[in-house]
Amino acid sequence: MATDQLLASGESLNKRLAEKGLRFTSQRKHIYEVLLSQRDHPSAEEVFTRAKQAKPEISMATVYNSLDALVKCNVIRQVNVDRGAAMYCSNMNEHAHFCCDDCGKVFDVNLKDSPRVPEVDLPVDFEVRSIDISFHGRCSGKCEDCGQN
Amino acid sequence: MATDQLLASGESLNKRLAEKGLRFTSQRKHIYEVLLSQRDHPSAEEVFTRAKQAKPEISMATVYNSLDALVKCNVIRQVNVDRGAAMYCSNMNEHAHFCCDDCGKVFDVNLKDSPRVPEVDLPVDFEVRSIDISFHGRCSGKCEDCGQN
DNA sequence: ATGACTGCAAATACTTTGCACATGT
DNA sequence: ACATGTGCAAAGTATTTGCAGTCAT
Repeated sequence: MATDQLLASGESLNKRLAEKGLRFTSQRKHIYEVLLSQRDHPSAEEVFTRAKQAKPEISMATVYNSLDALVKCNVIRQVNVDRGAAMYCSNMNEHAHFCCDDCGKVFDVNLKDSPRVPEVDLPVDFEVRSIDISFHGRCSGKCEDCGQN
Repeated sequence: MATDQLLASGESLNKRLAEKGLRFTSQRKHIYEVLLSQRDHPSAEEVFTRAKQAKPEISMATVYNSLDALVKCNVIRQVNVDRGAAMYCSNMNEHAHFCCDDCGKVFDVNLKDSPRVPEVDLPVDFEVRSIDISFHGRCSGKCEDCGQN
């Protein structure tokens, strides 16, 4: 990842954390960079593994804490597609997820324009903060693990 | 729950399981009835607790196995809103979920007509089997745990 | 008859917590 | 200065697995 991009996102991150009363620490910055540098959908464990490469002292508790902080200040999203580990996504553009039930991979998918996000009947006093849309199915053809072509 | 409803759903369940090559067992029937009889969003643990009331011998492994079987044959849905336990939903009408981040409760919410389910750009060879839509936010006012009115 | 399912107990996976020390504001 | 965050280790949840026996087909 380019340095200017790193710095830019670092500065922005600082502000975003501050807005929620959260502190800007080297661990949070590092974990954010780890997520930006490989834009897939790693579990906390996987983030831990990647983060340790540059920061071997980092602990799992800090990974969870940092992920929660990043989710809270809206720079990453938590993705829950199944039982088992939550995944984290640094793509903050409006998008949905497609989870292949055969190989377990999660793909970002773009919503077609028109009414992109579905409208729902909610009691007036419910406050919506975020919407998660996930598809389940098979990705076969795109994915070597799903075999058959 | 009325007996005829039980019997009807039992028969239908048998067929649904068979279609997927799964067997109709008293445990699966019982767990399905447990889910139908209280239409909230229990975790596997909670299903276990409820199932034991009438079938004290039932085991946790069977609960998980049965829930998976019921999900596979499309008579219930698995709901993943967070880290922590998955929840199970016996409402198979098209609907979304609203999860209150403050009290943790999950509500069924109806999609407004028009294009109810969002369209996405998927590779042609992806096969969609199901769509999960969940909202996060606060339910305050509807919920004693969320206080303040 | 046979493979799928069950119950049990043990193992694993995932996440949270308590505490002493360090660091951001 | 002081609250918030970190690292470590231990505890707590959630889920899966192996195996011997049982049941549905």
